[in-house]
Amino acid sequence: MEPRWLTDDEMAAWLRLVAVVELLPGVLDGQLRRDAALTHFDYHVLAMLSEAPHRTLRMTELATRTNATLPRLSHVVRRLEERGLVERAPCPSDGRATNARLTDAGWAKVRQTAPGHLATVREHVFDALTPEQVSQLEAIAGAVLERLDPEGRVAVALEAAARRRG
Amino acid sequence: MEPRWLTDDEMAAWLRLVAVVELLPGVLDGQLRRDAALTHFDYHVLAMLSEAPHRTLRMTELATRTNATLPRLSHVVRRLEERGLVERAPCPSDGRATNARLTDAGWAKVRQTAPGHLATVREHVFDALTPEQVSQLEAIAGAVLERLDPEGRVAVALEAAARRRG
DNA sequence: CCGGGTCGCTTGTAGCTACAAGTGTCACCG
DNA sequence: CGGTGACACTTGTAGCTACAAGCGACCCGG
Repeated sequence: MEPRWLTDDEMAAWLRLVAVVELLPGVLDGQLRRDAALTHFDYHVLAMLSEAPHRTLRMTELATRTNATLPRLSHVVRRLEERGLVERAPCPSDGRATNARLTDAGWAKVRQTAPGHLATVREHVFDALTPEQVSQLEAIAGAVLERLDPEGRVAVALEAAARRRG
Repeated sequence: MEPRWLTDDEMAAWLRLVAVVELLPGVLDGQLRRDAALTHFDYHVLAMLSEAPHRTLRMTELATRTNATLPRLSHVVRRLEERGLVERAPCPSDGRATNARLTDAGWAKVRQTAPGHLATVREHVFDALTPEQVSQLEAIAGAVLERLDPEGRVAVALEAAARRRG
């Protein structure tokens, strides 16, 4: 069976997108590992907790906000807990659930780390784009995201977060 | 030091971009692993070889075309060689270099695998975008790529590939 | 109140990647 | 020529992720 091939425009866009998807995590990881001994995913976990009420979230909710599977999150949170950046406690209202909470040390870590991370994001992404391209990117990434995440778990979490910001 | 924070538009775009970067590799890997027992990176390696003259490339060139480090490529090519999909031979003109060549079995594998992979790419990316968004994506990804890859190795390789297609 | 089914999470293992170090080759310079 | 440095890989190891299995806790029908 012969597939419907990609047009030249699509192929050009695809090769560049693949390159970005391949290289961007390495750049983010590299800066954070050098400056804070954190993975980008570690940082994402700490950042989501830092924005939550009481700096606390259930594992499942934290997993959707970080686009992670539950096993992966469980391992990462265990390592962060061993470093004293996060605490885990059984949820009082549901014996199955676990609440993850950012400790004071974790909060300090986020505050220390954020400037350098933001600078990296600006340098490698937003400084390269016009304001118009930023809104195009939001639309494009949003559209793709709906296909990648059919149940819309991530999308829903993003909407909720946006509403909280007002 | 207080950083220049992201605007709401930038934050919205950033969260969606991060989600795509996090989820897209998993979707691509999943389909290819199920249907062909290949990583997306494996497939990328085979695909680049399949488009090269004599289906042969030097390891270094192959590494830049797949956005990989040389150690990573070396491990992957060794595994592909063990499966009979690729051959390695010392380069006659440069004793240091190694040429990787796609075997007939590897060529067959690519031809078998391409349709399903293309369908996945269409389904999760291009079917979600308008033609206008495709060209916007090319521009955006290209601009970001220049920042991620300062020496322009990838960019140069892409240009060369485009010229070969005419 | 009890049995099956789901949910929420953790644990164990296999596989891939990053980083650091090592090997052999080339190119240049005196 | 001999030496120095750069180049093109390869190999070994530590660390992270995916997948599969397992364990309580909850819920609901009978």
